[in-house]
Amino acid sequence: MTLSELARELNVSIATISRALNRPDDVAPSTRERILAAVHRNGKYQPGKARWLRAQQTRTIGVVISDIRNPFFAAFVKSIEDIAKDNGYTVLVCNADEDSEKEEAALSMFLDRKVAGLINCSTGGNVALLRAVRQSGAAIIDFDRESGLENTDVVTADNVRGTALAIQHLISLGHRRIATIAGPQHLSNARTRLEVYQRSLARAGIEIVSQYAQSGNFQAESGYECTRKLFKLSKPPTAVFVANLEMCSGLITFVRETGIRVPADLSVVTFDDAFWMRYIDPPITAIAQPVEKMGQYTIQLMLERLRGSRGAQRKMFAPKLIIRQSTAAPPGK
Amino acid sequence: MTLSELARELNVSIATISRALNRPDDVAPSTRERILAAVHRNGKYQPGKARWLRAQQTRTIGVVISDIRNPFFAAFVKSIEDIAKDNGYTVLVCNADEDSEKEEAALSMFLDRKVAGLINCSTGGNVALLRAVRQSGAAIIDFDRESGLENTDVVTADNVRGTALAIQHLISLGHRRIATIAGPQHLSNARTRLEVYQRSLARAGIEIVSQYAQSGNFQAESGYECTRKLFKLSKPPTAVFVANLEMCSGLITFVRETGIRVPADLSVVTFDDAFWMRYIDPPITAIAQPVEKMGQYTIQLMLERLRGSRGAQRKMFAPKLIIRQSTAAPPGK
DNA sequence: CCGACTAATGTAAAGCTTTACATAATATTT
DNA sequence: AAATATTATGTAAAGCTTTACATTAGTCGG
Repeated sequence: MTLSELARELNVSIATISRALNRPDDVAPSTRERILAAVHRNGKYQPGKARWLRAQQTRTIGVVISDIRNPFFAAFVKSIEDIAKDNGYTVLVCNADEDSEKEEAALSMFLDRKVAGLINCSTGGNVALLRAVRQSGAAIIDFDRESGLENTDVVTADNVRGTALAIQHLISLGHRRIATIAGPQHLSNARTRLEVYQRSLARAGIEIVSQYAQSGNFQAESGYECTRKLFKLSKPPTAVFVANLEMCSGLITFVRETGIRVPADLSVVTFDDAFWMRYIDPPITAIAQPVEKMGQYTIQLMLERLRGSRGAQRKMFAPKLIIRQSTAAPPGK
Repeated sequence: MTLSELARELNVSIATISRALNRPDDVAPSTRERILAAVHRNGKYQPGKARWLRAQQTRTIGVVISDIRNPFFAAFVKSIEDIAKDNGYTVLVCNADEDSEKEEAALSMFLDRKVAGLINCSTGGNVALLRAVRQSGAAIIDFDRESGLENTDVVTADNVRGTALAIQHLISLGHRRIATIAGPQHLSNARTRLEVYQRSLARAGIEIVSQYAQSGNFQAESGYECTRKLFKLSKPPTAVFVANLEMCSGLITFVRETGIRVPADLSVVTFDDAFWMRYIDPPITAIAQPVEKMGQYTIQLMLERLRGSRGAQRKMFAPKLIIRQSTAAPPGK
């Protein structure tokens, strides 16, 4: 039912109805009641598509996440939502699946549909499109990775510190043959994690073996594959640093299938913590990011930007090393 | 940049540009190239909000899921997406968090933004709104739960069979004090699971103890709470059937904290399987739903509906009982 | 009781695309 | 070569709301 039909029925102008719905104070209480009552009665009037044509604000925040199956992003979305809702915003999620093409589709969609704000876990490309989104008036925040868009807020974990903690932990246990299952190198966070892995080894005077650095795509299957490759080497590593949760799942599947003992044969430390890591056998040593805090911070920042505050800032959250039983001294020590 | 600006620049009519973008065959190859080139050059023209005003198709499928942190829904979305993308559709996700109010916001949003199709994991209310969405021309499919909307396709697991399998498994192990951590009773699937639990016990001649049926809200915390309540009883159960994954996580946290031994003190079987259930200690006996298949079926059905096929159907997928080590004979047997 | 102000409502423009229909140009048929 | 069909483009309407501005009615101070 359109405004004009409703208007005819109630004998008021379209404008009055629109006002009664959008700026209730601008219309006399009596008419307002009459209109609102009718709106409810008639199977609820729903503002149609033309709304966004004129409306300045859309009260919608788009979120592009990179992997909906990764609990890290799920928790992130969840923590954003409650605060957004309390402030009258709806959160719309698109899953890019670490795929730049899908990200492009998601961004176009958000641009089309004119979101007020965009929180983006970038795959790395699509800068031009992001620029267009910004041009359309949306506030943009990079989360977890940097998109490369100039002059943007970015909220991430402190990847340098997190990775350093993990590697140092392995070194201090006596490991020297330390591998990594790295993420795709077009992602800023994956790059940092790999660089710091290399730097930490170098600093400790450990020779860097190129085959010890396998690159996956942040999804489970690739974690499985990379682990397999590591154990095909003539001198397999005694410890491995996995760059994210999903790839760690893949690693777990592999070691369980093949009977590799953790930590007796292989020590494992991974970026990202999950509920179940504490409970599996053995419990996994992990670098935990404070997801909830990060989510809350991000949405608060977004709300500020939507209120008009300016200036780009870069915020990093300190991750924590949670030592569990998947890491121990290497065999023969 | 709007079409009219572009039109002036290229010396063609707005209509021609619109056609070049939307129905490339309707425009001469030479002009088409010229237009497309310009469109690219100029920081890429992005169709604006007015597009949806006239366009018949939006090529967008909205999905309202009930809990983004539940891997079941995450996997569902994932399996939908690939096929949707191959068919030129974008998937937009809203998280209702088992909260009818949030669901309402999500549905209004999708109505506003005019999605072509809606896949809904209903919280139970909002039928009027769903009707409005349908009226707007969208195809609607209920997934996992029934919304109550008349004449709708619904895709679910066979909850009757799944629950019966679980309870029979416990009974056949010799359990008689069987509890359940049920879901919120306004959800159709939670209702079915509870009913079948009761019916199965009755059929086996087991007395139904009302305190053995605790209702949670399908989220982790409530699983924790319900377990706590069960163990406060003077005669705690020897087995429990948990109605979904997240509540099972809560249960696990509780039994680990308190040192309750599974399955020695308590046998556990849960609806929904997850990657990690196989690997935790002890591995959890679970009712696995064929999520991927369900997702693929749902999106295929949606695509058919969008192509114009009519008639509502109800499809159920058979779940499987995966017996692991969390279930055993009760103590003293 | 008049003028000035306020409050409530109406009028109409703006917003930007898609597409039915009209027109012009070109190709094809007889 | 004329008549007809086809192709390419243009014109303009339709789509439905929001909101600036105009209008009307009502209030209040002097």
